[in-house]
Amino acid sequence: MKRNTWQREAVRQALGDNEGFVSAQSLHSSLRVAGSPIGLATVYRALADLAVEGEADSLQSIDGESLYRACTPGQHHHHLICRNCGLTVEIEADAVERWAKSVAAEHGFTQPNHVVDVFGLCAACSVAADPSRP
Amino acid sequence: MKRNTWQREAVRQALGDNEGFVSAQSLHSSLRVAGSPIGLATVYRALADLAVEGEADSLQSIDGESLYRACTPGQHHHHLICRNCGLTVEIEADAVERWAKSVAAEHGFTQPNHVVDVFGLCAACSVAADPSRP
DNA sequence: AAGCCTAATGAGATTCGTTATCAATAATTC
DNA sequence: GAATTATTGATAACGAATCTCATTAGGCTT
Ligand SMILES: [Mn+2]
Ligand SMILES: [Mn+2]
Ligand SMILES: [Zn+2]
Ligand SMILES: [Zn+2]
Repeated sequence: MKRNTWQREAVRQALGDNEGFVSAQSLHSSLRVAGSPIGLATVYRALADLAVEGEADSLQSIDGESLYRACTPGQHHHHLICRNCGLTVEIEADAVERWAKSVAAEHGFTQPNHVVDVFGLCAACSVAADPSRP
Repeated sequence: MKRNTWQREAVRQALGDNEGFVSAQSLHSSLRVAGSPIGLATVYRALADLAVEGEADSLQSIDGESLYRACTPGQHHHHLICRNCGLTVEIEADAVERWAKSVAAEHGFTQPNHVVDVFGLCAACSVAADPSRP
C-alpha cells in the first residue's frame, strides 16, 4: 500500500511554491537549502509519482532534462516557458487543439495526441540577456 | 571553411535510408555493422550539423534521447507520427507558426521556438488495433 | 605533385542527469 | 508495543552526450 511521508508532502509543496517548471535537481537543491534533509533519489521518485497521478506536468527540456510543474488538474492546456528562469505561462488554444485533431484525421490517423510547447526568454530574462534593447 | 568528408556523407545517406526517427547511437551502430569505421563522436557531430543546416529533423524521445530523421530541407515543418509503427508524415502549418510567435510576443517573451508534434495511430495501425471499425 | 594550413576525425576520458542497490528507517496494521 | 514492509537515502552504476587532443586528411597554393 502507499504510505504518506513528509518527504512526498515536501516535494508536493515545493512544486506548488514554484511558479515554473523545475528540474528534480534544482528542486532538491532548494529543499536542502531550506533545511530539509531529503534525499535526491526521493525527489526523483516523488516527482515521477506526482506525474503519474496527474498532480504534476512534466516535459523534456530542449537539452533532454526532465522538468516538472504543479498542475491544475482538469483542464488541458499548454505552456509558454522561459528557457532561462523557468517562468511558465499556461496557454489555452482551442485553434491548436482543433488543428491537431484535423491534421490527424486528414491523414487517417486516429487517437491523436499532441505535444505543443513554446519556449523563449521571458521579459525579465530578455532584458538581462540584452540590456541594450529593453 | 567547411570540408566534405566521406563520414558526413555516410551519415547523410544512412539517415536517408532509414524510414523513421533514429538515435545517434543506433545510426552509428548500423554504420559499423555495415562495415564503416566511422566514430561515434563524428556521428553526433554530423547529425547536429545536419539539424542546424535543416537537412535533418530532431526531436526528444519520451526518455530524453535525441532522435533524428532525414528532412526535406527549406521549409520549417512538423510531424505526424504513428505511435505504433513510427510512420511519419511531414506537415506544414503556417497558422501554428504564427500562433506560436504571437503567443510568445503577447507575454513579452523573445527568441521563441516551439515543439509541435502530433502523435496517433496511422490508418494501417488503426485497423490492426480495432478491426471492427475500418 | 608536393607542401602547407587547419578543419575534421576518433579513441578514450569526462560530464551529468537519472536509475539501481541495499541496509536502515519509519508508516501502517495487528 | 511488536510485526510487517513500503520508503528512504548514501552511494554506486548507468548511459547519452560532450570534451580532449594527438592524428588524419580536405582544400588550396605553389
Ligand atoms: Mn493541447
Ligand atoms: Mn514549427
Ligand atoms: Zn525568464
Ligand atoms: Zn502505424
